[in-house]
Amino acid sequence: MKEIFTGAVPAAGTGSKSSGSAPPAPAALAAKVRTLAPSMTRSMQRVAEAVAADPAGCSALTVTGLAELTGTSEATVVRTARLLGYPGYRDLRLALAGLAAQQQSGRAPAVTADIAVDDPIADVVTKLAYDEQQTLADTAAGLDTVQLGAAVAALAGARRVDIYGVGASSLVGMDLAQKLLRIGLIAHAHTDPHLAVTNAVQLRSGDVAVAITHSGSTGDVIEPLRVAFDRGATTVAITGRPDGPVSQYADHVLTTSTARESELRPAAMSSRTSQLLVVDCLFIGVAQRTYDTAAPALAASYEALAHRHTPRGNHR
Amino acid sequence: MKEIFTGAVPAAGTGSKSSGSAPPAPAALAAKVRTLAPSMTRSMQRVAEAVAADPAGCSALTVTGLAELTGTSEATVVRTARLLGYPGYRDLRLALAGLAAQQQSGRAPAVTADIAVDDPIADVVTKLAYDEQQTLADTAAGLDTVQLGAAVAALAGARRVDIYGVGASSLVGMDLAQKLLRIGLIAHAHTDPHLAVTNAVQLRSGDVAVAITHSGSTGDVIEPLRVAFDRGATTVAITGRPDGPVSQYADHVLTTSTARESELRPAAMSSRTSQLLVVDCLFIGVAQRTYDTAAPALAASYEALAHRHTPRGNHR
DNA sequence: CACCGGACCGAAAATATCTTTCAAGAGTGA
DNA sequence: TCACTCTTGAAAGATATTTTCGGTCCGGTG
Repeated sequence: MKEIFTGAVPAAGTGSKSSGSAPPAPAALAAKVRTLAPSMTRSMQRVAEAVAADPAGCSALTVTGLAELTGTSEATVVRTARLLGYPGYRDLRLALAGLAAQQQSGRAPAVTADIAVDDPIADVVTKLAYDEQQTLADTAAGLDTVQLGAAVAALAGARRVDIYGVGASSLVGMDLAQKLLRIGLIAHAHTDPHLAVTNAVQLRSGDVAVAITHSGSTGDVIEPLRVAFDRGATTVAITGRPDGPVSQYADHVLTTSTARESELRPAAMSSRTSQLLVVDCLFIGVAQRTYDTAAPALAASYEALAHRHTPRGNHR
Repeated sequence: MKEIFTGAVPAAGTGSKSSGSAPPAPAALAAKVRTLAPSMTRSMQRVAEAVAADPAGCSALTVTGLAELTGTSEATVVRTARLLGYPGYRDLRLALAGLAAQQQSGRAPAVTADIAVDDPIADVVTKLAYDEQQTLADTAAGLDTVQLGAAVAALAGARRVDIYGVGASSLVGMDLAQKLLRIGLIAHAHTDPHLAVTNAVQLRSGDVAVAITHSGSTGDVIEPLRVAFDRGATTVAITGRPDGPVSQYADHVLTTSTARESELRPAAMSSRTSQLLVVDCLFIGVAQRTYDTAAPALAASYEALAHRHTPRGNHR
């Protein structure tokens, strides 16, 4: 931690660098809480919830105070702080103070009402759009750019890319495959678990396997990834549960945000939004790295598609 | 009864700020330093100066660290903190962190630049997330809720739903089909233009056909929609070009936003985001209308999926 | 010129706070 | 039901902060 502050640093992005492992989070704390909440124990969730609900209030409390407030122990508070990416409670508290100050000076972000059965359609649109925006922000804030960079590097140099995803995630997998194909990579999205395993056996070093699972514990997706991993391929996991079983066989883990779900808004919806953002980032990253071949390929595919539009008898 | 004015007084007690002369400073710390500087001793001035010059850096230091940095002692640092109006160094440090966060957030909200080939990966994430958020906002703002409501009503009462989409839009179509199936509707997404037309012939009044095309002029999608339209089915178009040919055969047109595209960010990316939001709105709308059957169906599908996950991992 | 008094300062003790360890308890799967 | 792992809080152990206390440096004074 010998960060030198030269005073006039020209705004590095939105300030948030890769969180997750190395540096503590700046202000994307609420996002981190939401993302990590599922992998927390009950007591830790209570602490995280209190912290997310009232950063200002909590920043005024000592470890003991917060422990009492949440009805837990100091140890649990410290554990939670660690999980959130800080070295200890002291640093969490500091971040909390920062967050509180930001909120104070900033605006009121609260529109967090759930969608109800009797909401008029206009409200549904508003809330849904807001939720998805929130999901995007959370995902971007929680994405580990180091892992992302590594995954991009692997993909860019891959001889062949296999993608596994079932259920809602299968669409995301297909999206990724489509995109990669467009810039000249050899990519294939598998939705059939058996065929996926069958194909995974063919992989070897220099190939890349990508598993997409929100829960992080979808057996049908883990199995082919494990095979690919064993075969020496570089493996990537896109999951909302970085602590889940899938990570066991993943060289690089990309975390998607886990938004709260409600009865009418299944988790699948926000997980898809989150996953797609990650996929887009991968795509752009690879396109950057292989620009010389990607750019012409993109242009060519655009050109080819033009013929499919409007020339038919249909007027206009 | 105008004599007594008991009500308005904000009961004493709770609001006590203690702190002899000044409550803790919010953000006007630099000013406070300058004001109080003359009344400080040399050592204290050094501390105050360091604090004012680099709040962020100092907030990362312990009392000992700051003492060393300024070439003074812990006691002096504490004394300075007191003079600045805080109970002790701990609180000064907290305020410092808040100040730093404020300064940080104050700068560079603009992310309007396009993604460039040499952008670092962290910037890509930020820009992409921002762009997609923008797309969502645009879509939500531009969506005609009347049309949406009509489309929802049609879907909710449909005997059968056929969905047409090719290319990137095919994934959106599949997403919609998946969702509708989950709540008990009979929906099918067609990606093969020939089969789509073949099936469209079967449609009749009471059925719904949905065409998804960003350009609004994709022949392969328009053709089946036209057939469905002629057969008397209710037709819905999800398109970025409401003035395009596809609208001719659509009873209800849902407009997606047309974001600017750049070389590295094909239009397909934002159109997909936009389309998915519309699809989600449709889904929620239908789920609301058919709540009695949709809710149990959603719960049941969730239940059924739980078995596909490996039992490992911690419980919630 | 030596002495005195007061303000200023820092080393170290005293205290508060944070962190780690460890064993008991709760929940789970066989 | 039993064995097992994961979770949890109490208390010991480490750090950080605050207080105490004595030394030093002036400026004034006899």
